[in-house]
Amino acid sequence: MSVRVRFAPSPTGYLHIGGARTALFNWLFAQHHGGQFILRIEDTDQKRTIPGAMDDIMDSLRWLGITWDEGPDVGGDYGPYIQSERVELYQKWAQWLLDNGHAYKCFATAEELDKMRAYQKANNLPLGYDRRYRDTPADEVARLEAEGRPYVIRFKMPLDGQTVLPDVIRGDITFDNDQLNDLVLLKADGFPTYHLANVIDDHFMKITHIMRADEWINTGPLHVNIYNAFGWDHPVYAHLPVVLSPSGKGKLSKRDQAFQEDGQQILVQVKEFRKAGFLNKAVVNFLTNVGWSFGDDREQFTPEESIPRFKMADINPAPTKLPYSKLFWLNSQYLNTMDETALAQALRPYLDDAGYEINMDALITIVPALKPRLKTFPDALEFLQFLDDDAAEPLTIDHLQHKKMPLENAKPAFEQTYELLKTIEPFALDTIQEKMFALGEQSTLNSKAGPYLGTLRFAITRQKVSPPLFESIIVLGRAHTLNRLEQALALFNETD
RNA sequence: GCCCCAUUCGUCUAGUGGCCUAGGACGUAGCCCUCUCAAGGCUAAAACAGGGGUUCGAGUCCCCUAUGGGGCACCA
Repeated sequence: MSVRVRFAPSPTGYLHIGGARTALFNWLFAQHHGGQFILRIEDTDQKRTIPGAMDDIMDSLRWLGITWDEGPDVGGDYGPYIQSERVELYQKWAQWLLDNGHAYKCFATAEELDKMRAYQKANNLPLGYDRRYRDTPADEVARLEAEGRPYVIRFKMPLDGQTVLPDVIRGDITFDNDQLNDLVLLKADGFPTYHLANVIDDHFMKITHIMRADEWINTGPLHVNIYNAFGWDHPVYAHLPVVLSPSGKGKLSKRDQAFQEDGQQILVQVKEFRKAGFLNKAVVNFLTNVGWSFGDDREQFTPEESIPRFKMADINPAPTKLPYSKLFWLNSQYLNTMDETALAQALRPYLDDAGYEINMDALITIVPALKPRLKTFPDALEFLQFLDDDAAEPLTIDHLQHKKMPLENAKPAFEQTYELLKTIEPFALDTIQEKMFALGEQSTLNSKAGPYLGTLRFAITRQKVSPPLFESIIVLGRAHTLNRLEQALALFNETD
């Protein structure tokens, strides 16, 4: 039998990084076995569904390269793949459970249940539905129904014994049935809860393995019992460790929008990672390393490389914080493998937004210098700040000399450099570099170009931190470079 | 309160009873390189939560405690 897995998000928010990890692991597992990966939308909570969430989920998955074989947009043999379009099916099977004594109608109102819970809390009693309608006689049920009282359908959990939830990652998990309660299967509005819809869909969609977040462990016994009631085999379960918030306590929530101690922003939604300038393959690599490891002490790899190695049982069961600093590192590694043109094109939109006008040739010239300095695309902006005259740091005579290039050497060096850059043809990286190095070696006491290049770099870029001198000159252009040099020459003259 | 899950350097992890003097990576620090900042190279500090067992031998198995997390919804 071929492996079939699913990712089943509810469209109550945009795709979350934790959800993406779950999707990714399912996808890797499916690829490993040459099976199918199904996308199913669980929109049974009408109130919480957000317009646009489903599109965002699909866009984000596609961006990550997680493709599905069956789903709402591509169809498949077991559709529809949106639960709100399958309501009749759930109702039919809820009725079957009712008819076969595995479920019952509960007429308790929301207020009534709130009161019950408040009482339980106040008296330190076990929390949860007290089964007040489980044994209501049939004629009484009929009477309440005839009155038009709204009701839900609840599952009749076994009252004693144990239920075992086998989990590939953690081994068998055993629950005492007297700890479990009768959860709702079908809500008063006729929509199913997760528990019912999930079991029915997984069964009819022939899902073989379920990999889901570990917050589902506690409802696992319910699901096992529902499968038993139907007389169906349940899929193989694997509960993935939760993703914790890096700063505070608790799990990383969709709303987490803070900064962690070191000042790095906590990105949560996939689209935020995208917008912040991360490469999809870096994000995928990063996520694959959280809760699973490649082995052989390797951190960097592609899905093609991890798929043959990906085994469900190797997943680490411990909860985890996302190591964001590794994402920055990985991103810079991947950035470094991009060719000049591709990187220049990727940078373009960020530069346009910031109002930097740089022609493509100049940009391609400086890209190799930028490359090792970037962790993400937007980092380029701070290295190109030298283009902006308003950002120029104040220039003093001290900036123009060096102990290996005192004033009497510096002044002629600057003057010659000015003449050189004014007349050099072509105004290109290699020619400028060659001439300036030669000039630099003649101008210093130690015959090394270093001191000369350093002082010029500051005089021309007017930034303590900038890209290397020659690339900066090219991007700045001849006129602008000469203009900056004139300011330096003026300082020399004032000092005379 | 009850139930369930987890616990190796700051963080992500390797480790499935002897190969562990606990390995790698990020981050941090230092050095080298160097026109600044990076990148790159080298080096360093840094962990088996605690206590009991089992065993010739325990990071690895069992129990207890502690801590963290999850659940106890007509949310998923």
